Amino acid sequence: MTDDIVASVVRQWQTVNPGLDTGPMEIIGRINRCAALLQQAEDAPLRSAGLTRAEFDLLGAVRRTDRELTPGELARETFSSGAAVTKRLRALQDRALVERRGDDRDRRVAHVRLTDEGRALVDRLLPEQLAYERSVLAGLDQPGRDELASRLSELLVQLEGRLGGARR
Amino acid sequence: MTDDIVASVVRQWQTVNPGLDTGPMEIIGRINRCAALLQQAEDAPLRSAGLTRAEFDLLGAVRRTDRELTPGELARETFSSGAAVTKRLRALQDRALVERRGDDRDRRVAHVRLTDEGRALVDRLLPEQLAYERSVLAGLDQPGRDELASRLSELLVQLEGRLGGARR
DNA sequence: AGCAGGTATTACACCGGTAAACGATTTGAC
DNA sequence: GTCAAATCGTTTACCGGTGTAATACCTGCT
Repeated sequence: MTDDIVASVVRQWQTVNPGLDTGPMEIIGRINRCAALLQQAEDAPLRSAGLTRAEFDLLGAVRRTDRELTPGELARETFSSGAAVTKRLRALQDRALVERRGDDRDRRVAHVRLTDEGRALVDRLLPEQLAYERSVLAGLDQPGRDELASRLSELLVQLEGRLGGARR
Repeated sequence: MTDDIVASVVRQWQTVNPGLDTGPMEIIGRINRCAALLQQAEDAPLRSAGLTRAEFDLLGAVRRTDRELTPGELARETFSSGAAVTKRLRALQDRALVERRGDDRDRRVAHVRLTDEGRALVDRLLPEQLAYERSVLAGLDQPGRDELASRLSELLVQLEGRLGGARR
């Protein structure tokens, strides 16, 4: 069992400040570090298609709900600000991947849907992306992956309850 | 067992595209989501001290290594670009939390150390931060936390080997 | 001296968030 | 019924933070 960066950081803290309860770092530090490493590399298949992770998330949200979404819904779905969604929509629209359509009843709201190219792009990219992710996770055996997924789900439920409630 | 956001996203994908192997999402999606939620809220104690997470990481790196570090070392230690470190150092120096000292031998390199206030600030903030993080993790029992930490460590080792090697 | 390699900083551009602005709709008082 | 005010969804304006790439500077070797 070799140790990771977080383990050595924790060891440094213990040396310098022996009383410290560094327990939380072992989880939160690792989650942050994993997320950082993943985001740096994970997007390789996306980048080759000229897409940001955030843009892909947006396209994916429209694709998987299989209906038109409003910018507001997209903002909630992708956990980003309305302004960010607006900008991404403009960029994606300029590339003819999404279309805007004004609501007939309420002219404040817009409806966003994928163009055929947008849909085709997502359907081509997502399997590539998942295959890449699968290769990244290949170092863990199946029981380990299940265990990890289930623990993360537990944690995520906690976080959503505690923090997601305070959101918005 | 209630399910989290990732579970419902996976379900949506399965509805729309039944053949898809969504396994990787169960881990990577959750890690990203946890990291996002944590970073939004986790920094509460820091923000009250007027510090960014990145700035705190930088101060922490100097504190825990217990010696002067060069900007380059700090960039590697905090996994950010040299330019970002330069700017953060300027900001922290303006607030008298760190000091720069030029090397006598090699006048390219600088050495960064904490001022007394900087050191005091870290030593005051870190326990607060850890206490806050502990409260966030309180929903998991101790065996669950250990299990999670250990699985994350496994994954992190894999990622560092696979991706960290490609870094620089 | 000149050149190759290394360190830190600066210049520039992108991306995201907050807050203000804008247009549209609903509510409520008269 | 109508007007004014509050509310809502979206967009725009602005700002801060980060990365890449160009720059300045230094060292050590030939």
